[in-house]
Amino acid sequence: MRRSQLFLPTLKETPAEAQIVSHRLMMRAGMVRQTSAGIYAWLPMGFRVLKKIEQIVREEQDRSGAQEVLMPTIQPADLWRQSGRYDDYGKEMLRIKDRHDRDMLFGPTNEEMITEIFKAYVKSYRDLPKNLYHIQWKFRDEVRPRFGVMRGREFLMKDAYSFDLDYPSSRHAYNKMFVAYLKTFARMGLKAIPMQADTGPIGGDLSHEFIILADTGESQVFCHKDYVDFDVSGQPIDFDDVAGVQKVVERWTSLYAATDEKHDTAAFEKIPAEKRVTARGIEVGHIFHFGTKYSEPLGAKVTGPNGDIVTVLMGSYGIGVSRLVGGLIEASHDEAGIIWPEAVSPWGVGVVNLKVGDGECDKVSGDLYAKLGNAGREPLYDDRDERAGSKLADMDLIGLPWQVIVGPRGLKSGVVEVKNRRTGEKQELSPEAALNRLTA
RNA sequence: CGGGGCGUAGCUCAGCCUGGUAGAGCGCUUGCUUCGGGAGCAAGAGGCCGGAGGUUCGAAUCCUCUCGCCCCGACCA
Repeated sequence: MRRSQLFLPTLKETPAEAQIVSHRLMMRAGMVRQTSAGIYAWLPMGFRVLKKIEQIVREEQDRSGAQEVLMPTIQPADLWRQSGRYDDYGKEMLRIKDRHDRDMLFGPTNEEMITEIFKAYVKSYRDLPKNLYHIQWKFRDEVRPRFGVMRGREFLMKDAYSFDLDYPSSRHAYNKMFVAYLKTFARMGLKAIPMQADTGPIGGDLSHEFIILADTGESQVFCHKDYVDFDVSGQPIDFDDVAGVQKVVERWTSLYAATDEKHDTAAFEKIPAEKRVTARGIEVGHIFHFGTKYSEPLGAKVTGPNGDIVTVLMGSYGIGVSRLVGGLIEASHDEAGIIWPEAVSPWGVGVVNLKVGDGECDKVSGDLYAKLGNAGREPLYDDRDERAGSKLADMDLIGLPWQVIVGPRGLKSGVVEVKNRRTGEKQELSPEAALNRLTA
């Protein structure tokens, strides 16, 4: 993409309403535009990041055996009357009426709907287990939206729903999601720690929140320091290996980790003082096992192996996709701007032509841009006729992991500069060597 | 939903107390100079001062009502 063509309205000054760093940087980098309190339009750069995150989530869900569907944003109220949540959910649920005066709502979640779909088709234990997910916009009419996209009213969420015949199988479904989440967040370059959590209005007997540590996190969290060094990224996992998956879960639940609501001071103090971590955290995922809470009232039953009728056991598993955009920035930025982890960066490499109009600069920049593109590096080429300083500052602000800086001074001695955004480290290389460095 | 604050140019804000025909910086347009970390000079464009009532000869400014947004708290993916 050529910067001169791109709709990327960056700002030198920070809009007044943005308080926390991720919100400020998202506004300055021209990623989103607020249209009402807690509701945002996604501009090209923001949208690209959102899609990258969404795709990682999708791939890891698929890998764990879940299947993607797409349910509507608007739901009929009757469905929610059956589960009893139409009245329970309160004012957070946006209620609307259609032209026939029928009660509808903008879905805050989809347990009722997925259960209704499931029960319409699945009648036999032979069709179990199943895990269905979708990635869809939700609406919760928060009293006080804040922190930009991290706590909006409209938000993009991945929610998965598992259906099983008995507890061991249902527990395995929960464990699979647990492990898939660890891998999902690790791929994005995030350290997400599973913590015991409150089940809230969703209900259930087993639940973990996946929390990333960041100074501006919404809630106080407490955990054992060793979690910070745990790693899942390396080895592949066989999701059909029940014991193996269980082992990973056990490892990640062996030490103390809890959010404020579930915090047990006595247990925490048993940890050696130097291993206690008290920090702020951002919830980016939440998994629940809730048994028959929805399958019972909505009548999701199958015929078991002995001919008996069994109410299926369910779990639900959420990831805040749009929230992650803010969360990633909270976890990775500096004074100059955003620092995207490679996997979610809107473009892979920024090519900065410091002197547009100079024959040699134009030629080398254009050539690097074309070759990086052919190599699948998704380059962003700043070919605007702007001052060098403003282009460099802009490139730092939008945070692409790599920059190639092409200027007349370097070209005199046949070199361009390759800069790592995170470390700030710069290397002077010939254009060919730079290309190799960035496509290796 | 309680408490507080703010709505003036695309953005950051001044002007309001003490009413008198709308300001600055950044950004934008044009020209010249500059050109490796958010340039300089010059000339421009751009605002029913959130909206509605009221007071007044006259309202961005005073009064009333409304709408929107932000912050703290309670609540939440």
